[in-house]
Amino acid sequence: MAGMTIRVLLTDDDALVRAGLALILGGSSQIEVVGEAANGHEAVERVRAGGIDVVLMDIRMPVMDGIAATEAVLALPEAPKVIVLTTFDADAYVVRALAAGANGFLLKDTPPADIVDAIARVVAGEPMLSPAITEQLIRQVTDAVPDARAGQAVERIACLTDREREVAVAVGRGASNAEIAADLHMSVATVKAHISHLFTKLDATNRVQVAIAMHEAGLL
Amino acid sequence: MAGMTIRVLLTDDDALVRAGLALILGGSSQIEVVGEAANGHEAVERVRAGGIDVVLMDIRMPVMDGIAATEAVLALPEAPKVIVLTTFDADAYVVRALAAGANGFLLKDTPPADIVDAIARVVAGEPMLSPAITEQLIRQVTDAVPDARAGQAVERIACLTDREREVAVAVGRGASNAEIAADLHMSVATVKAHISHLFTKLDATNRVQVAIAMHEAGLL
DNA sequence: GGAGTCATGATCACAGTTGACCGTCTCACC
DNA sequence: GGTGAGACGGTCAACTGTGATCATGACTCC
Repeated sequence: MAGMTIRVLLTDDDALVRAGLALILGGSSQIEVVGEAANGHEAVERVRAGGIDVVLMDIRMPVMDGIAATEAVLALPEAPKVIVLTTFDADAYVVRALAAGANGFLLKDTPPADIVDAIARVVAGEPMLSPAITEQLIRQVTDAVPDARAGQAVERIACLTDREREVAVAVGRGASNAEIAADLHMSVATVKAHISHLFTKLDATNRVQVAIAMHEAGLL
Repeated sequence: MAGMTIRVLLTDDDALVRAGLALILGGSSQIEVVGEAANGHEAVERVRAGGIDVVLMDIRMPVMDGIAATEAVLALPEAPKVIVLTTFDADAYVVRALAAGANGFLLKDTPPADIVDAIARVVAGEPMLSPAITEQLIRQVTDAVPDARAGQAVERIACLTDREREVAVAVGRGASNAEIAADLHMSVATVKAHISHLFTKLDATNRVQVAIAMHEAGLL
């Protein structure tokens, strides 16, 4: 995949918007617009045909809206990445789009260079949100109540060594010692030693309590 | 403000980290490191003295941690922007830092170029998060509303017998078989049998996974 | 009397304990 | 500036005890 061109599908009911995007993306040598769709249904069909890496998806469209189309597209085999690109930054849209699995959410006033950058980052597996969207998410998260317990759990986890923390995360996932050893390329004996240290540091008597501590701290 | 150099204060209890950051930021012509602080208290004093546009803030520090320092710094007149820069991406830290008003939250493994970019964007009034942090926020927001995983977990837990559920809850608390036997007035052998049933019913291979399922279902 | 729940002991696998070794870093101290 | 003690992180093997599986029996309730 490295160095290959990124094949993009434009989905928007407005032909002018599609043309504008095609123009913007045409300026990048790594990106190639290989298709256009005027609604969600067309987009799903085009993705099913294969050869799409990223879908730029409008939300408000006739026939099938962008949220439903995002879900449908991501359910396909060899699902591409989806970036929702819209003028509407309503809270409900953002949450629903992200819940549908969208890898990015950009507003249409995003500078051309940033759109190109976003496509590259999303292909690399990073999420990409417009600053205004990020602000929204932050507001939503911070409005929720702060958790005192979580704070304490984090305090204790902060004093773990790197290796111990890696093991702790694996324990929190429910992995066995053998699985952890394989994942982290160490012997089962070493895993056990780390876990013993975790018990004293996290004030636990068995691995379940370690797992609970990790969950409370949100390291998962 | 446009075109002027951005005056940065580095705050970290580790002198090596400060030196590394100074080196990274020294490569940018728009950025000038005008001060360093080894803890939150020093940082607040330095900001109070004036002439700081952006504070890079570690979280874990002696005397005054980064969260408290962020709040204090932002409460000052002519408050600078604050970017929290840490190795710990625990949910609780992120939420608390953002609730304290941090304008950015970066992990220390962020590429140098991105750190420089983040500083510029934050000065421009945009929030800036590491991709991993953005993912966390997205997860938190999308989990909060409908949570499909929890739904599935509840489905499976619904088909447990009363006794099995009692045992499962105890396992979720991190209790040993002996403790469960004592609590529920049954023999250790019986506890083990119930737990074996839990494994098949909850599709788990060990007790930690049972504990996770109970947590996801919210039975704790 | 068959379906379902609860209970049990014997057997085997795995989790957890202990003590040890090696490399790295720090800090005197000469 | 070399060197040696001490602390720490990471690794490991062998021992012990708890956890997990299996086969089985007693009880209740249509």
